[in-house]
Order: sequence, then structure tokens, then C-alpha cells
Amino acid sequence: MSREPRREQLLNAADRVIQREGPTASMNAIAAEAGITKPILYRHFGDRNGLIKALTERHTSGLLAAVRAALTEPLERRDRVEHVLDTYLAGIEARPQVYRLLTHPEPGDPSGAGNALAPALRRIAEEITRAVQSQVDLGADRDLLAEAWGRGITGMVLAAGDWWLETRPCSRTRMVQALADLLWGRLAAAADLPTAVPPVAPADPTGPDAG
Amino acid sequence: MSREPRREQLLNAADRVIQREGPTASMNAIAAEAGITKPILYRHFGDRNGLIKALTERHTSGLLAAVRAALTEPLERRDRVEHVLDTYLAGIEARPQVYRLLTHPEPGDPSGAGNALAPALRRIAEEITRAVQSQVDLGADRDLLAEAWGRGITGMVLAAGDWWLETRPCSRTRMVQALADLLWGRLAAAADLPTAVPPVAPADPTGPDAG
DNA sequence: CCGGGGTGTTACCCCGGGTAACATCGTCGG
DNA sequence: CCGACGATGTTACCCGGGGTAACACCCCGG
Repeated sequence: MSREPRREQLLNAADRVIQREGPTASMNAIAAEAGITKPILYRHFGDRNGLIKALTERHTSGLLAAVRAALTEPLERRDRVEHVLDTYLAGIEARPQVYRLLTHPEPGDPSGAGNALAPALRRIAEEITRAVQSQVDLGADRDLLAEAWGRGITGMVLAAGDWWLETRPCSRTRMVQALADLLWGRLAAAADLPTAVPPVAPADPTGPDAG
Repeated sequence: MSREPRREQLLNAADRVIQREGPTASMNAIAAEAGITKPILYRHFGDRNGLIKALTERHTSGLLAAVRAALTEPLERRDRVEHVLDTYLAGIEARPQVYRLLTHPEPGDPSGAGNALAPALRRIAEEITRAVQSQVDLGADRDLLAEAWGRGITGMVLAAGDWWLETRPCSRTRMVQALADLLWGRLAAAADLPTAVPPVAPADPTGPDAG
């Protein structure tokens, strides 16, 4: 029997374990779930990273395709942005554990690691960059701006989405609005609040240094 | 001799090692750098997390204080935002390894882990939230918006700053401008590019061939 | 019958976090 | 002076996880 079908089975098992235990699931646990032992996993995937990569590749494709589609939707720009945001949030909402796997960079990878954006997210960032470059007239700075914004927007949605998933402070729709408003310069446009604090010490209920 | 001074020495050693090897440095390595062995580290810090926490606390205080100061600078809002962005970028530029330690969540922490924002960054996010709440008139949604934006902006700067540090595509000043422009709604305000691509065909970096 | 490519196993190595048990030094109190 | 305590430090070990070596089975085509 060709190797592919088995690979799929093993990936399914890995998926189940990670769904259950999160991205820190051990190779032993995954092997056990598949009803086998470690060396087989290593035969198929080389090392843990290979397994994770194969696993993320599967899920990434879906989310990435959805985002890409949303990015080229023929809508007003604001609506299109909202659509993209909603697509991402809906994706992470649907399967949180998978989402964690995708967004959480593998710890054990010292190869120029430490990147804030995991591979899957980097690809989303690239999509955004491409979309901005091809859709928005930004003058001479277009390349720099598109790249910086691609990363920036992705990081923004990552962090905000993470918080939203954890605390669920509002509906998805409202969250989409909040983020789109930020991107739309509402922070810049809003009026100043009557400055209650001169230059020093605000009355701070929580206390600045919690020891 | 009281315990504090030794603690400081050990933290200094840990600092040196991490400066050299990055956040993945082992406890053995840190102990060796300090000229001692592991159990002493554990006596002082409980576990690796305790060590890391103590270490980050030191560095966080500096960056956090700088950001906090920048957030309350008596400037035009745009200038203040730029000042905050510049403060952060300058901070991570000065000591990249420390920055990685601060921004990279500890992998082995299963306690509600997986958060996109490491503790140090979460504190920065809180500062931003507080600043927005107290300075900007956002109407009824103020709390939700301030919280979401605090996280979002932090994540944006994290991801974009990360990319900037790695690839150095431009000066710090220019990067600050790019991010401030994004926050100022330049993405929303810019004109559409003549849509050269109907539904198919990938983006063309040499310029859209408008037919 | 043989051989190769798939399946699987047990047993092991290495390394890193974490701990137990033991030895030493200096200072304070009787 | 002596003992006790609290710090210093040590060696040696446990555990668990990634990763590998060596061996065994099973089936199919030549």
C-alpha cells in the first residue's frame, strides 16, 4: 500500500490528540492515539517539526484560502476589510486548538526562530501585503508600506483575536467593527477627552506596580 | 549574607547567557555561567519559569516605564503615538536577545498558555488601553474599543517590529511613520488602484498592466 | 523460494528540567 | 569554646520527551 493513506491516518490521529491536549502533545501521546509507537511517526515525518508542519499545512490551506478569497471580494474597501477580519475570527473560533497550533510558533526551532508570526500567519501576512500592493494606491512608498502593514495587520488581528477568543467580551461582529474602526483611523479622528490629569500621577485604582 | 545580592548576581549571569545564546539557554548553561550548579538556581527561583520571570521583570520595567512615559507626553496625538512607537522600536533595537526573551512566550507553560502576547507585552497593552480610555473620547464603546485596540496595537507593533528587526527594510523613523500612517487610516483613505485583475491572475510586482 | 517495501516492535541514547541527600563555611547565642 | 542555624555549595539521581538502532512480520511480484 502506498504511503500516503497511512500518512493521512497518522495525521488524523495527531489532529485528535492536539484537539484534545493542545500543541504540546508529545510524540508518544500521538503515537498512542494512532495505536502505534514512535518510530513509525518518525519514519513518516522525519521529526516532530515535520509532523507539525504537515499538520499545519492541512489546516492552513483552508484558512488561507478563505482569507485570500475574502481579500479579493468585489466590495467596498471597508466591507472587504471587515469580511477579511470576520473570516479570520470565524476560523479561529471554529477550532481553537487548531488555531493555537497554527498561531503558536514551535518553541524548539532555533533556526532564526523567535519570530512573532508563525509560518501560517506569515503566509496570511503575505496575502495582505499582496492585496494592498495590488489594490491600494500608496505612491512611492507602496512596497514598504504594504509589507509593514501586512505584518502589522496580521499581528494586530492575532493579538486582538487571541484576547477575544479568551475573554469573549463581545460578539464577533462587534469585534470586527472595533478592529476595522482602528484601521479606519478612528483613534486618530476621535476628540480629546478633557484632560483630567496634568503631567503627574493619575488616580490609579489598580496600582502601577503590583509586586 | 542576605539572599538578595546573590539573586542579583545569578540574574546577571543568566542575563549574560541569554544575551549570548537566546532564550533557549538551559539551566545548566546558566548555572555554569554563574560558576555554580543547578540546584542553587532552583533554590533561588523555584523553577525555570521563576528565573525567567525575575529576569523579564527587570527588563520589562525599563521598557514599560519608557512606554508609559511616552504615552503621557504632552504632545499632539499623532506625535505622541509616534513617540510611543519609536520608544518601543528603540527598545527592541537596543537589545534584541532581551527583546526576544520578553516577547516570546515561554513554551513550557501550560497555564492557560498559548497567548499571543507575553506577560511583558500584555502589560504594555494594558498601558495603551488605559491611555486610550483616559485620553480619547470614544463614546459608549470606550471600554471595549480601548481594550481591543490596546491588544491590537501591541500585536501590530510586535509583529511589524519583529519583521523590521530581522530585515531592516528602512530606518526606524520611517518605520514609525509607516505604522502611524496605518493607525491614522491611510489604508482607508488611499485611492483605489485601477483594477487590472478581473477575478483571476496574480499580482504583478512590476506594475498593473491596465490593458 | 527469495527479496524488497510496507507494517510494526523493544530497547536504547541524549538532554533538559527538577530533586534528594550530603558537605562546608561563617556567624550568632549560650 | 561549642553547637545550631542559615546560607553556600556539591554529586548523583529521577523523569519525561525527542530521536534512533536493530530486529521482526507480512505480503506481493519475479
